[in-house]
Amino acid sequence: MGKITPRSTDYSEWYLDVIREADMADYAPVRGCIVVKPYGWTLYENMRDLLDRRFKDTGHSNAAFPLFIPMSFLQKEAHHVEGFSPELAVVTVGGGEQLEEPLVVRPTSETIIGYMYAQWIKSYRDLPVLINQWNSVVRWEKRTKPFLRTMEFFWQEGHTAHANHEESMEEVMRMLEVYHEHAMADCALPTIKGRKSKSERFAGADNTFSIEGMMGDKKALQSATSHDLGQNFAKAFEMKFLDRDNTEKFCWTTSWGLSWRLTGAVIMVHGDDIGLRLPPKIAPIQAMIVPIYKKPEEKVGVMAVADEVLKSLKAAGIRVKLDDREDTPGAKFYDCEMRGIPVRIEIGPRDLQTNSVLLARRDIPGKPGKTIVSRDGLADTIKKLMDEIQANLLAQAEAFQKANIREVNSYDELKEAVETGWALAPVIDDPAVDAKIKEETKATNRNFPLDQDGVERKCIITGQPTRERAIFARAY
RNA sequence: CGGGGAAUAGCGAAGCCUGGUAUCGCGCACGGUUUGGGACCGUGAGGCCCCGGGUUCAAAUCCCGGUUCCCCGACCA
Repeated sequence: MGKITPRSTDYSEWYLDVIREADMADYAPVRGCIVVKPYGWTLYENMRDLLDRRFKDTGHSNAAFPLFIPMSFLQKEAHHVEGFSPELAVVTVGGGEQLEEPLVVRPTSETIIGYMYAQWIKSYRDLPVLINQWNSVVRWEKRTKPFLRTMEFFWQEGHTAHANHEESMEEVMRMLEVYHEHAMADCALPTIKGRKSKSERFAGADNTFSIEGMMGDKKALQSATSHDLGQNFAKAFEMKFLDRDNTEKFCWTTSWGLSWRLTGAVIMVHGDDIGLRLPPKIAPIQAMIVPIYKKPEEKVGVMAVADEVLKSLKAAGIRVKLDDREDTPGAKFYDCEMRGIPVRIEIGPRDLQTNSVLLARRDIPGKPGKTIVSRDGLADTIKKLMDEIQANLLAQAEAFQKANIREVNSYDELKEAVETGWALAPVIDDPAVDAKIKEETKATNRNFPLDQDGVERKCIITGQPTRERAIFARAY
């Protein structure tokens, strides 16, 4: 077990150290690709399962579309091909022969799904189509970082088709809310819902919405997006239906995605100098039992109780493990902490006498986080404690985010604010404004939060009146 | 893709300038003593020194080319 770089010394080094030491992921022998190890994958799976549940609860079904997409499909939507061309991986040879038409490895699946939907949809009765797929996509990224930006990444992409714009917009906002709820309630990550500016829109969308999170170094991370695709892809792929009034109309479509980037956010937002800190709802191991004994005869008694506790907690639905390795307790404590296990259960000879165990919570280091509790009703005690930890991690992240967003009313104030955090600034939605600020401050327009006070202010760049403010921050 | 740094055992590093038996700490295996916050002693295993070429009697070390990683920038739902 090695040491990790303190967050304050070098945040980026710290992040990479934690990923290595907590056994989350490893580098693959391919540029920009990672191998997600079992511990990291289980975390991703837990997040995925909770989000998938939310998709099902809002009426969606999963399906699977191909990895390869004919090159010509990408070219059917002008903005889409323009946006994605520079980062496509293209297959030109198959089975030893030159392909007549190159195949691209999907960077996202709007096109091939649009093609299929066009064949499936005939009538307004076929709508809405509400399909999601869990898969991986490839984008030839120039600069990569584990989980945050990798050449191949795992995500989900939802694709829906509707009879009119009201319904498709409802879907766009519904899924934005689903992402926000998932980030907050499952992952303890506070995010800000908002509309992307014109210059930050998805290639091919009329409107893009995102949730933006603040990482531990105060940089922003676009954590999920939901797109109003208007009729752009419907027109490109002839996605038409016969409406009630017996006229043929183009569908209105949406797409929305969230990737394993959010796993990176969990690491970056909650982790500390000791290692990971995982919210109980998504932690691969929620509680670890560490047995403590001196003499062999003590070991027998302690292990018997530890096994009993293990079984009863498992039966109560807690993801619990027993660390029965022949190491000293101290080493096991550090291991639990590095891996971010929310609750540690210490059982030693002392506890046997009193029918108790010692609980140590990961979110409060050292003595203050330790309590001795009765073995009676232990599962309920731990569940309650996990709820507290979950809430505490969210509260800490929310406080941090709030403390580092500054409301500004001039360009000078913005310049200063983005040096140390986020700025909330009145601006008009103009690519030239975004570009100027980005060039001069390295901060980008993250989004126009949905939650606005409606007060009229002056755009800090153009001086024009505006009732909207946008978040500017340096971003991943 | 431009600029900078790096690659030596699973991890972290020394050695490279000045070519000559690959070294240290952690980890790992075995034995013993230990065990309520990273135990100790002993024994041992583990190396295409990133890859390919060149110079040389001899290359981890010098030269050329490439790959990957990290940082900064450009780019990036």
